[in-house]
Amino acid sequence: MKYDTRKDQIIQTSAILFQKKGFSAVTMRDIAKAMGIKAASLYNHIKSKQEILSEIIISLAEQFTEQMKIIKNSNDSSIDKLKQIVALHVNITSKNQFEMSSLNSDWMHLEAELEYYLKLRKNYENDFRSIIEKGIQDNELINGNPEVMLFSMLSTLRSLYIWLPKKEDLDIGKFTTELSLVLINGINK
Amino acid sequence: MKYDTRKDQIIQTSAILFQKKGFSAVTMRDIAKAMGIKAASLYNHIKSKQEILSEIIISLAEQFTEQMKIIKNSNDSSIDKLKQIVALHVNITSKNQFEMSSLNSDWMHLEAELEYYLKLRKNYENDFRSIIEKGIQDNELINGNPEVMLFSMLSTLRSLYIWLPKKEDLDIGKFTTELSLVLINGINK
DNA sequence: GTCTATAGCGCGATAGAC
DNA sequence: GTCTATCGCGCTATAGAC
Repeated sequence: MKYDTRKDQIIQTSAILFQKKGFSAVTMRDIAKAMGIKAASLYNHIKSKQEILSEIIISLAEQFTEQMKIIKNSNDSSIDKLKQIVALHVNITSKNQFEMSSLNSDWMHLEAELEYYLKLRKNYENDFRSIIEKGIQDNELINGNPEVMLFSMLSTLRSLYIWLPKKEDLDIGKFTTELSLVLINGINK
Repeated sequence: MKYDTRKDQIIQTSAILFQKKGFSAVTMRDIAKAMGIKAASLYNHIKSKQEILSEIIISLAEQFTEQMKIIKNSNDSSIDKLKQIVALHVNITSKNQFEMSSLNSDWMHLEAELEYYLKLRKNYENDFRSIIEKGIQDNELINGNPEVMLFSMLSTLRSLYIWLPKKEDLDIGKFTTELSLVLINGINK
């Protein structure tokens, strides 16, 4: 069996469909059809369409939060911490390609967990910003606008799910190094 | 009057709602309510919900295509061309904040114009890639992976619509310069 | 050009047989 | 655990009065 549980299969199948059309445009009948069963049968394993979305998003958001905490509390240089953040995004994205689309594009359709998600995201961005600001203070980074630096890095990292799947047989380690180089040192000779 | 035509008002009102919840989750009743009329009245000005989406997306995609053509055909250095692409994105995004969300997130809901949109996007990316490759050849850019460079820059530029609105009283010119600096020269001291 | 009314359909979810 | 049948509702879009 490819999946641990039927619920697991529902979530992973849904994630694939959500990436293609977005949460709102995917129906329970679509999900069921992709699994070869009827829509009513889904409700023996999940209690609502909302629950599927929550499971996808909250699980990922918590993984990012947890790993960021470790990076933040290490004694590495700011540059090294930024490289670890790049690696974190590449790793989670390569293992959760479809789910990352919901995290980025469907979070506004959360209901009960919306506030919790927004809190996790805010904390993540604040930690990221602190690392950049410390890097500027310590003269590791240029004395530029930290908001622009944060925006630029985070936008690229959040878009990874769109690009990673296009590179078949990708060497994850090599890609991480190349991306860190471009994001940190730029492209100018 | 704030809008040239009623149709114009429908399109701009829709764009605001589409950014908040996505095309599929916005109903004709939502759009009408935001304008203070009934849903049925919308159909005197547009022929379908689809038409609203097409008007938003195709118009923007054609603006990018047209401007890229001018940049591509100029005699400037590759670095200067890249700076002009950054300025192009900042300019169009600052003038079409809400519409940019549909261009980035709702294009898959296009029907008749989907192929045309995909063609325009493909051409745009190819032109962008060519400028980067020429920059590497001419020794203006580092001898890195052009796909990674393209991915990094384009991801950031495509996400501008999320970040620009957060900066009230933004000096567009200054922001463009700062962003070009970060994207081209990196953040490393 | 906007309205009321409604056609026709698809949605999420439930009931209950097997 | 899956099925058939169906409820109640909201959707896009149209008809036709004013």
